[in-house]
Parts: sequence; C-alpha cells; structure tokens
Amino acid sequence: MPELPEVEHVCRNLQKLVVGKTIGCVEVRLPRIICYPSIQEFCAQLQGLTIQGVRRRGKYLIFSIPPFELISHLRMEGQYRLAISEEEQPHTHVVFHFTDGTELRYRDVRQFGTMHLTDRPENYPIGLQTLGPEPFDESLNASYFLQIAGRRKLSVKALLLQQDVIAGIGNIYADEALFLAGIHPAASCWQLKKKDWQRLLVSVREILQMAIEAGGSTIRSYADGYGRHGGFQIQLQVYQREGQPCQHCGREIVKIRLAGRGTHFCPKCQKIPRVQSDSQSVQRRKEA
DNA sequence: AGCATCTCCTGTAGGC
DNA sequence: TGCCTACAGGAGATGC
Repeated sequence: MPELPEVEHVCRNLQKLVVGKTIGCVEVRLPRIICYPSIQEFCAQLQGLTIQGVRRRGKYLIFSIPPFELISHLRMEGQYRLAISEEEQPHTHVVFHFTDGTELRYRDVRQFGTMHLTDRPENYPIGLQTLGPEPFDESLNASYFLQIAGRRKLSVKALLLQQDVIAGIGNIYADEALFLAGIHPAASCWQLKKKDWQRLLVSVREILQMAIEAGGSTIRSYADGYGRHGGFQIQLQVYQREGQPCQHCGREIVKIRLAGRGTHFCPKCQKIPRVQSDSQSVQRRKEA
C-alpha cells in the first residue's frame, strides 16, 4: 500500500522514464479509474500532449502535461510500469501509448486508484485541495499539532492518518512512527504535551526518510516504475509483527483495531502520556 | 463539529 | 480438494 515513501520513489522513477514523452493515444479499460472528466474527454485531451514533469504531493502523483495536470492516486495497489512489448500483466486498466512505441501501463488489482485530468485547481480531487502540510515542510512544528489537535479526544493514530492534518502518512508508517516516539497509538490527542508532539514529528520524519532511502516498503504488491520492490519492510519494528517480540524490550507486539485499521504496538515501550486532568486533580484533592 | 463506521474491490489465508 | 468467510486499507460518504 503506497504511502509517501513509495509514491516518492515511484515519482522519481517516472521522472526518469516518461518526462519528454509524447502521448499518441490513451486506452481506458476500467472507467471507474477516471474520475474527471469523462472517458472520452480524458482520452481526447491527452492525445498529442507531452509530459513535462512528474511531482508528488502527499500520496498524489501529479503529471504535468501542459495545459493539463494529471492527478493520480494509487490508493492500495496502483502501479505504473513502462513497457515496450512485454506481455501485459492482468488488471491493467489504463494504457498511455507514447509516440516512440513505448507505453505506460497503470495496473491496479483492487481498482481503488483514481485519476483526474484538469487545468483548473477547483477540479482537483477534494483530498488534494484540502491536503495538509508535507511532513518535511520546515514550517511544520509541535505548536502546529498542539493548535490543531491539542484539545481533541481523537486518538493520535487516527490523527496521523488524516491527510488534511499532515500529508502522506498511511497505516504502516503511522504505527512505525508511534513506536519510534514511544507513544501509544490509542492515546488521545489532548493527552499529548508539546514535547510529545515534537518527539512524534521527529519520529515521523525519521521513519519516512529511512523508508524513502530503502525504496519504500513492499507489503503486498508495491512496485516502482521498473517493477522493482521496496526494501524497508525488513526494517519494520511493529507493523504486521503481531505476536513477535519487540526488538527493544522483548515484549510481544500487540495488534488492536483503531480508526478502522489494524494497529500494531509494543505495550511496554509505548505509553499513554500521563496527564493530570481537572477532574483527576479535583478527585485527588477530595481524597486528600 | 467531531468522530466512528460503512463502502468500494480482489487476492489471500485460515477453518472446516 | 474445495468452499466459505474474514481480512487487508485510502479516502469519500454517511450517520450519530
């Protein structure tokens, strides 16, 4: 499941593979992938245009194809692959035929991926329009999290998954970052102090940076533009390691369900920050 | 408003 | 062996 590091890697490879290529025609075999505009317009508008660049924003891939932008989200299992004459893999839903005889194939087993083609920001997918800051954005700091979530009772894991709060984090790296920060995923946002947010932000950046350098994580199906798998999965400390010993303390990794997602953590290393709430302090005064 | 749950989808794993 | 069910999850929709 591609998150920021995987999309970043795909993006860098696509920059090498498709920039400068001119589209001859486009084949759309699964209409649901194309969210905007209609299939007919999508194909007709791309014909004869040249790809000038590819960039990433959150988990979105944005192809610059003047005067348009093609915004592609891989969701769970979307993959791009540049091909010449190789046999086509099943679940290939969109094919961009280039004038040089090569083709860019979009493959997506679970059919969750989306594409938008537009020259107007108001037609961007909602998620891109409301996307929060990039994790490596220098203006991002602990105060931002305190301000946006300091009073909320939402779990910190659920908050990390909200793309309008911080862009690009998915289930794998949310679990890993919380482990690295020593914060319990079920801790409520209001329980975190500024230093906790600071530690979490540092951990998020550290995990994402390491994963980018390793070429991302391949859990089920992720592959880059060349069909290569990522290497970070072997460095995962908690994700999908339920029942195995924590590599820090030896305690069994536990799996719970949080925010509708499988959530993995070490019950010894990851604590809910201790906060003395008003009601608790009133209670203590009464007891005293 | 804020939060939880459901939905889309298919391959895989586990139980019987 | 073969069938059935649960599960995986990003993001948008829905409901409380």
